[in-house]
Parts: sequence; C-alpha cells; structure tokens
Amino acid sequence: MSRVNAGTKGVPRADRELQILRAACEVFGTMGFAKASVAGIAADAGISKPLVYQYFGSKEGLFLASFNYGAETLAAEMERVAADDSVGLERGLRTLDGLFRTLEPQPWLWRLLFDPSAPDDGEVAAARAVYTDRITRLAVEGVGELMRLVGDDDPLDASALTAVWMNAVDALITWWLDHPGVTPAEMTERCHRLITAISGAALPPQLAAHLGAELPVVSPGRTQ
Amino acid sequence: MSRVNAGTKGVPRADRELQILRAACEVFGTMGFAKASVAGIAADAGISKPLVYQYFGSKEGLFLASFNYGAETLAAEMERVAADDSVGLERGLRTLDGLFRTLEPQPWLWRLLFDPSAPDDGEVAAARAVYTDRITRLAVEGVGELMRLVGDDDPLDASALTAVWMNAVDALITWWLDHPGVTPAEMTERCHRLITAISGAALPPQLAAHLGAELPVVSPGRTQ
DNA sequence: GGGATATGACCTTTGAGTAAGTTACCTCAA
DNA sequence: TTGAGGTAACTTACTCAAAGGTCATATCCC
Repeated sequence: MSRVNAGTKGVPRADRELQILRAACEVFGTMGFAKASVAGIAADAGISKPLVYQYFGSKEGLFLASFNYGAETLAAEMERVAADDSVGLERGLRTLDGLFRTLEPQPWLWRLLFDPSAPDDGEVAAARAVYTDRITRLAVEGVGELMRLVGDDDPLDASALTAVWMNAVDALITWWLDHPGVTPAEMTERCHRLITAISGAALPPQLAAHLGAELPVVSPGRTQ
Repeated sequence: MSRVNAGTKGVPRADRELQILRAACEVFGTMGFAKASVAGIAADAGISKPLVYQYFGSKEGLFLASFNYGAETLAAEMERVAADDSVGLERGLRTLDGLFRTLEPQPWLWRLLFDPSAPDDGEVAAARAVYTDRITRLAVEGVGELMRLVGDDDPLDASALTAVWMNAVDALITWWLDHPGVTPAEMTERCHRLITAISGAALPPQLAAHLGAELPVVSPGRTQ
C-alpha cells in the first residue's frame, strides 16, 4: 500500500528525457555542476531521482547530455556566423550578436560551457575538448586575420590574444546577463561602440571599411 | 598509551598559523574552495585537522584568511601602480606588469581572488565585496579616462568596458600561468604588442605619446 | 501477462566538524 | 635545583549531514 505514487504515467521516455534535460541545463548552468544536486533537478523536472538515473546513468551522464546540448547550440551558431563572408572585427561583432540572440531564451547555456566545477576527466573532459577545439578554432581564425593586418606574426602573441578575445566575449555576455532588459540588438550596438572606443576612435582604413560597410549600427537611429 | 603523536611540539601558534595559511593559499588557489579538503590542507602543512579548526574555526574561516591575504597582496600592488602618474593604456600596462611580478612567486593567489566555488554569503562574501570594490574602482578610473578620450559618455558602456578590461587582465594572467617559463618582463612586452595590435597599429597621438614615453618595450629586439 | 514507466526507502561514501585525551613547555615556590 | 601545576599545542577517533547511487516494488498500457 506504500509507494502509492509509483507506476507509469504514460509519458514516453523521449519526452521525459527532454523534460529532464531542460531542467538539468538550467540548474547546471545556473549553479554549476558541483553545487547542483540530482534530486533537485529531478524535483524541478517533476519526477523522482531514480528515473533520472534510469535514463541518464549518473550525475556525470546527465551533465554530459546537458553540456552537449548547450555546446552544440552555441558552437553551431558561431560556425554559422563564421561561414558568412565577414572578417576581422566585424566578424567578432556578428558573432557576439548571434550569441546574444541565441542565448536570449536560455541564457544559462553560456555558463554551462565554461563550468569550472565540471569533472575534468572522463567523457565530460573529452566532450569539452571537442567543443573547446571547435570554438577556439573560430577565434584563432579571426585573431589571425587581425594579427596579419597589423604585422605581428608571433604565434604566442596570437595565442594570448585569442585568450583575451574569448574572455572579452565572456565578459560581455556575463555583463549582459547581469543587466536584464537589455535587448540583443542594444547589446550589439554597445559592443560596436566599445570596439570603436578601444580601437582609439580612429580605426585604420582597412578595418573602418569592414566595420562601416555592412552593419547598420551605431548611427543615430538605433534599431531598438 | 595510544594517541602517541599527541602533545605539543613547541611550535608557537603564530608560526603554525602562517604555515597553515601558506598551504591553504596554495590549495584553495589551485583547486578552489569547493574541491579543497581541510584534511588535505592540514596534511600539506604537516599537522592534523583539528589544529586547523582550533586556529581558524572552520573551512570558511580558513578560506577567509587565505583570501584576505591574497586579495590584500594584489590590491595593494594595483593601488601602488595607480598612485603613479601614468594614465590610460600605459597605466593598464604597468598594472599588468606589477601583477606579473607579484604573482611570480605565488601564482595561485590570482585564482583565489576569483574562486567561483567560494561561499557567496557570510564573511567571505563581505570580504569579497570589499576587495572587488577596491579593485573595480581602479579599473573604472582607467576606463573612464579612455572613454572620455574617445568621447563616449554612456555610463553603461563604461561599465561594460570595465568588465571587458578586467576579464582581459584575467585572460592574460591565466594565459601566462599556462605558459610557465615566460618571465614577467617578456609578458609585459607581449601585452604591449597586443595593445598596439588591438589599437589598430595606429594609435591616436595622445595615447601613442603616453605609451611610447616611458616603457622601453616593443622595439625590434625582443627579450625572448 | 509482459515490459516500460515510475517511486519510496535504503545503502554508501565523503568530508566538515567535535570530544576527549596526551604531551611539552613555562613559571614559581620551597 | 626541583618538581607540581597550569596552559598551550597537538592528535586519535569519533559524530553527523548531504548527496550520489541502488533495490525492490508498484502501476499502467498494449
């Protein structure tokens, strides 16, 4: 007579998995792997802990699924932008714009990508390596163009600048997440102004050409 | 007759506290608060866990002492640089240089400052707020000058750029920590080259004057 | 009735924190 | 000089709570 709530509720596995995955992404992305509890995620998803284990095997398995979903979503968006014909700082700006738009409905995906409390071995580490490679490759491309443009061919300089660029993206997205109510479009404009400011207000002709050409930003009438 | 190893070894409290603090800084700074274990730190310091509790009260108390030590060391260095007469990007460069030199003997202090697994309430949060304020104030000053220089007076732009600058510093230090063997001086030169590159190779005259004046960097002959 | 969906109750590990006792040093009276 | 007592330094062996993970069982659909 106990265990009264047991028994199937007629929800197919695929549906439940998606439901659990969604809850897991939000919790892992918000609190990080270490502080998240499987029981908590199960509660958020409206089911019990053993079902999570039945479907995902372990906390790590659940994280892996969440990570793969989030990383694929973001990496795909960045690659989509990279496939465009934009170069240099304009490409950077378009990447940021794409990220803001992609993250708007599920901002926690960003933190999921860089969770420092995630396990650093096993399948999770492998998956992280794959996506880090995919994303870093794009950043390296962009930074490489810029370095060529200014005549610095030191590979370590390029490596360091890539790190700076990726952290700058992180900073901008984090800042945005801390300022709810700012739309992706506004944020993209802000990034454009900041790039201009950093470039010393007087961009060299090549870059100015790239920047001014295709993006309808900054000018008096703002999009939003 | 059991508990054979008990009993004082004649080491005064102040000495032991320092010894424990040193071990704690390294462990907390390397693995982060969450993954660090008090027993492990005690072992590293060559004493037993209860002694740590007798001297520091709790894991959080031990972390607080470590954090205060590290944060004070770094904040003091940044303020020392800020008290100089340098401005704008040169000041940024000097700040980086000071950090590289300060961190050389105890690099783990950096991660201690930004440990995301540290408790986010209680005394630790308060201490973090204090030091975050002190450090952010310096960054805001520097960024403010730059924004004035380029004519952007949007406070949110300044806020976002401050975040970008601080993350860029973090990126450079992290990159440096990942490349052992690079000296602080070499790293400072690299930062100079990167700032030049980002500025589009053609700095506006005001900045170029500042940069070129006092720092003997960038020129053809590289240290490494 | 068989298999998929589902759960309450349990086991187990890990690490923070504590109780209680042990040893050594220091001081001071005789 | 000595030795008795007080105190600071120090440890072993424990408690306790949280969270990952499992087991046995229950319900429902085909």
